[in-house]
Amino acid sequence: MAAKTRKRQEMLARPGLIRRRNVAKILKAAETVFASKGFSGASTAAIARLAGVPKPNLHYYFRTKQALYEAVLDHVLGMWVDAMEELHPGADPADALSRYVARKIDLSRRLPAASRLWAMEMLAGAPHIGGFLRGRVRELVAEKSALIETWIEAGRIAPVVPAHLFFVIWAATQTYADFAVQMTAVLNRKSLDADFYDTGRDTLTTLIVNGLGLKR
Amino acid sequence: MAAKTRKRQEMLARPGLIRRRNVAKILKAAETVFASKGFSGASTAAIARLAGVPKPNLHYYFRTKQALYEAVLDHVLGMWVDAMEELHPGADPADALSRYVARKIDLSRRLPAASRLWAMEMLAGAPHIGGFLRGRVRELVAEKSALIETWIEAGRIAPVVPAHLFFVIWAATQTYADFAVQMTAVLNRKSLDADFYDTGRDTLTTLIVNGLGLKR
DNA sequence: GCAAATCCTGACCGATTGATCAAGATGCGC
DNA sequence: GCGCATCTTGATCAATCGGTCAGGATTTGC
Repeated sequence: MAAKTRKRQEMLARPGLIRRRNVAKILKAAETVFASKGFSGASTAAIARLAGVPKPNLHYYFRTKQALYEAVLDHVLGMWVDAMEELHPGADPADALSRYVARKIDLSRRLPAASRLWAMEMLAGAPHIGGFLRGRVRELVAEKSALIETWIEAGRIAPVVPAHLFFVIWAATQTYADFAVQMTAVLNRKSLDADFYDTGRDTLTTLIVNGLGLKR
Repeated sequence: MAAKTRKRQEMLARPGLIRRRNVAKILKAAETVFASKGFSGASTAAIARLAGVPKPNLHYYFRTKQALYEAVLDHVLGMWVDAMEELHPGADPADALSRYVARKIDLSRRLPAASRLWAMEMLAGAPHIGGFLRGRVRELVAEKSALIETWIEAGRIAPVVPAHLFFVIWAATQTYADFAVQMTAVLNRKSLDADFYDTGRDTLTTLIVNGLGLKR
C-alpha cells in the first residue's frame, strides 16, 4: 500500500534540497513584503525580486498569492500563540509576567516582520485569520484569563480584568517591532540596539509588576 | 494687485458648498480604505465607490492618489500631536498622565480609522511622514520628555526613561483602535461598547499610576 | 437671465496586476 | 549514462491599476 508515487500535492510537499531552499527564500521575502505593504498592496513581482527568483518560479512553488500569504501566516500565528505558554499554573505571577514580556519583546527584536504582519492583518480587519482568532486564540485567552483570576483570588496580584492586561502587554511589546520606525525617527538613532530593547523590557515590566502591586 | 482671478490651485481651495461636501465625503472614505489596505493596497476606485462618487470625480478634487493620501494624513497627524498637550508644566503628574491616556483612548474609540492609518504608515516604514517624525514629533517628544524628567527629579514620580513611557502609552491606547478586530473576536463580542473602553482606560491608568509609584 | 465658472461622467490610455503555459535546462534514481 | 522528475523562464493573458480628456450638465455671480 505504500505507493511509490503519491498524490501531486504531497509530492510538492516532499523534501528536496532545491525546493526547501527556494521555498525558504520566498517565504522570507514574502513575510517582509506582506508586512510592509499588506496583502493587497504586496505584488508577487516585488516578492520574487526580493527573494531573487523569477516571478513564474514563485508561482511554481506557490500557486497563488493567497496560498503564499497563508503559508507565511502559519509561521507567524504559531509563534504568537506559543509565547503565551510562559503563563502557566504553578509559576510565580511576577516571574511569569516578566518572562512573557521579555519573550514578546525578544520576538519584536529578532523577528519584527512577523509582528508587523500580524498587525497588518488586524488593520485589514483580519480577513484571513478570523477563524483562528475566534478559535485557538479565544480558547487560549480564556484559559490564561482563568489563570490570572486564580492569582487575583489568591491575593497574589491586584485585581485587574485579565483580557485588558493582555491587551496592554501585547500592544506594548509588539510596538517595539510595529513602530520601530517611529522610535528611530523620534530618538534620532540609526538603529535600535540590544540596550534599547532591554530598557523597553525593564520599563514595561516595572509598570506591570508595580502596577499589579507586586515587588520585584 | 488683489486680482479678481487667482491662481488655479488657490481657486480649487476656495469654499463652495458642493466642493466642501464632496471633499469631505471623499476624505472620509479615503481614510477608511487607506487605513485598512495601506497606500499601495488602496485603489482610487474603491475609495470613490465608498464615497459614492464616480472615479473621475474623485480625481477632479484630488489630482493624484498621493495628493489624496497626504490630505488625509494631515488631518491624522494633527490630532496625534494635539493629544500630547495634555502633558504640560504645572499639571499634576498623575492627573496629566490620566488625562492623556483617557484622551488617547477616546480618540481610539471615536476615530479608529485615524489611529489605524497612523499604524499603517509605520508598518510601511513611514515613507510619507519621515520628515514629520524627525521634525515636529521629535521636538514634541524632547519637550515632553524634559517635563517628565523634572517630575522625576522633583521626586513626584518614580524614575523612568520618558521615551519608553511614551511608547507604552501610545501602544496601549492606540491598540484599542488598531487591534479592535482582535478584541471583538477574542472576547466573542459583536461590538465594543463604552464600558469596554472605560475598563481599558482604567486598567492602563492604574498600571501607569501605580507603576510610577503614584497614588490615585 | 445670461455668461462664466464649476461640477460631472462615459470612454479611454498605458502600465502593472496575478497567473498561465510551453518548452527547455537541470538534478537524480537506478 | 539513461530516463524521468524537478526546476526554470520568456512570452503572454485578461483584469485592474492610476490617471486623462472631451464635452455636457449644473451652479453661481452679476
